[in-house]
Amino acid sequence: MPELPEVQTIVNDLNKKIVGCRIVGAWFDTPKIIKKLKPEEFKKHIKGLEVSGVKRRGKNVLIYLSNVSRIKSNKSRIKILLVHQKMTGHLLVGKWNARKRQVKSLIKGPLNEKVNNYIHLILYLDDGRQVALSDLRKFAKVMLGTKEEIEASPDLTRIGPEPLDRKFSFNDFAGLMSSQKRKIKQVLMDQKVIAGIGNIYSDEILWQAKVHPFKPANKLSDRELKEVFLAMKNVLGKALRMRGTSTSDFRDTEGKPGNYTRVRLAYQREGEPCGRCQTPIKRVKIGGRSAHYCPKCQKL
DNA sequence: CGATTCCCCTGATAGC
DNA sequence: TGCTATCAGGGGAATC
Repeated sequence: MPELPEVQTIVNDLNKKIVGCRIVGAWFDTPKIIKKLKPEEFKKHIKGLEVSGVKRRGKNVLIYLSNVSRIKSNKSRIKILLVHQKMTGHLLVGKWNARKRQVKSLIKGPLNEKVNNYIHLILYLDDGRQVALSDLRKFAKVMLGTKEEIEASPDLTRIGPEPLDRKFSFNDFAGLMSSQKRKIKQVLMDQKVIAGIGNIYSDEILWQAKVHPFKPANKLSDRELKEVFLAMKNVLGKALRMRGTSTSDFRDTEGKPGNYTRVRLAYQREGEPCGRCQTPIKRVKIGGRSAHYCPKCQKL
């Protein structure tokens, strides 16, 4: 499931690969993925737009598009295509043959993995390449609108600060935690509190900080808060440098998995020895999600 | 306000 | 072998 490091990896790749490209058409087979606009309108509106840059906010990919046509308009010339990959979404850059609607068996070479066999949306670029959204569970969503519309949408306005933003200080973090009675694991995963952290990195951060996932956020000691804050910066930074985690089926725009998978110390390591004390990692349910932690190192 | 449950979707896995 | 039940999980909605 793509979280901050995975989404940022996608964004970095897209910035290297598709900036300056013009979208000449679109294809889709799952209309429900397209929000706000009717799918046919989406097709019409996105055609002819040129990619000017790609950014990330929380777990959202923001593809900035500009209208390069000479037709003048009072409306904003800058549009944004917001993509949320949810759990199994992938943004891939390559070439497929969707006209034959045989997208489930056309991927060859380095993309020859089943994870790429569920393409539901394709943006055709003017150089022959395509940006494809594959998504096994069809939970992903894309939303096209003007820069103003998208920036004002709840997807971007109702989420908390960026954990890797240097302006996001320890005092900011401690302030947010002090007003939260919920379990620290749930608070870290709550996009409205902090943006971009999900199940993988909340487990990794709390393991690193030696804090029990069930501890109420406002009950953390000052020392624990500092540990969590530091771990948050360190874990996310390292995972980003390693191009993300692929315990599930995350893939970059080439279809390649991330490298953090092999250095993770808590997430989906149930029964395996803790990296500090060798105690088997435990797995427990919390709010419908699973938490992994060391019962010896991470005390309540 | 917070906690819980359901829903969306489909491959993997366990049980029979 | 093959069928069926269960589960995972981001996020939003509904309910308690």
